[in-house]
Amino acid sequence: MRKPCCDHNKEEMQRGAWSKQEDQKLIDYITKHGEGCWRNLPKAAGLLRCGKSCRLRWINYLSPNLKRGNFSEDEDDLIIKLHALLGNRWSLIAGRLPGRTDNEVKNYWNSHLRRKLIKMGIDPNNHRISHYLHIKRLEFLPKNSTRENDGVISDTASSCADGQQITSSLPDLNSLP
DNA sequence: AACCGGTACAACCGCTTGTTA
DNA sequence: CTAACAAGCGGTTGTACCGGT
Repeated sequence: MRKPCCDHNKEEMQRGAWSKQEDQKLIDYITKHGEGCWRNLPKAAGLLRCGKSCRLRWINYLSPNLKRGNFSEDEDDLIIKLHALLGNRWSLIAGRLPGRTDNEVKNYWNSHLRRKLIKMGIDPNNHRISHYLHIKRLEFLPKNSTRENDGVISDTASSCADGQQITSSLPDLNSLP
């Protein structure tokens, strides 16, 4: 059995929301010494947090490289495409979105994009047209129309919502921005 | 005004992976 | 080779906030 990464039994270990003072201590320390050795960082920075917690706070909230604010339509599209290709590999997806973190992308997916796809009749888990809509579309579309291969959505999801431009091939990952 | 359900997001937890001795 | 460790990742939870009743 492995040791826990940090000693949560220590009653002085701080948990929950970060205070402004804690944030400042973390920023000051990393500005001075840079990232790395998260395990020792809390002690060195004078924080009563575990290293994991410090890392998460820095990466997801305090890092100066973060682009805060709403996701653009382009980012929405890109996330949907990348999710179709990579699945729940949030860090990989976030790696292709400058200024966005895995946690941010994951939260955005779960609270916005999943719903958006469901509304459009697309199963967010496999990017296929939901059963009911799938049947409806098969009834509706001409037999020889170029459309989905096994229902997998590959191109921009918005176009799929209109029942148009459903293509059979997945986008080339290398061609993405 | 009070309650309730839904949403958004920060943070935690447990597991996996990569590295080193 | 393998055990131990640090870091990273993804799932999940907790909670503040908001709009509707």
